[in-house]
Amino acid sequence: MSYWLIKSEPEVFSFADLQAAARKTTYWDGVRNYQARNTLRDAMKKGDRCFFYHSNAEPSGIAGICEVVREGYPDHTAFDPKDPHYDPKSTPDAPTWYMVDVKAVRAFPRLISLAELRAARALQGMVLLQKGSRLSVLPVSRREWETICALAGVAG
DNA sequence: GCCAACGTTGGC
DNA sequence: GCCAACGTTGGC
Repeated sequence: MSYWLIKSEPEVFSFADLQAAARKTTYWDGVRNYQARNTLRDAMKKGDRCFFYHSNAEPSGIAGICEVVREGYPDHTAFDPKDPHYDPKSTPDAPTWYMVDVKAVRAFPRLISLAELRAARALQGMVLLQKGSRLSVLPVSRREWETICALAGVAG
């Protein structure tokens, strides 16, 4: 099993929104970055676990855990001219952008803030914390996963 | 709201 | 293929 971190602005879609969704599941649409696309299309597998990160929030941080329940498939919002993430270069025959489905597993008892992540010695190498890192879908090592679950007081 | 950092676009 | 201009992300 692999571990990931996915970002969302909570004012747009929060972890609570995922928990409230039908079957606690949603499709993770709107990623328009090639590196993140490759992760969604090729690397994320059913059963993989993801931290759900609130970006542009007060405070930003990890709100909970979700699980990949459907592997990469074309992001249909790219085909819709009325969608804010519309991309005319992507077509159903030759899709540019991909998404996965994720399901909420559990909320953290408290949000683990970005400041708390930065303060943890074991997390210095996290992709999330590297200067200039803006990826919205990024890998988390097993050690980082377990460190953060311990901070949150939940089982890994 | 500011702005640093980054990715993409397009002229040449 | 270079690189300036532009748009976006996201912390602060």
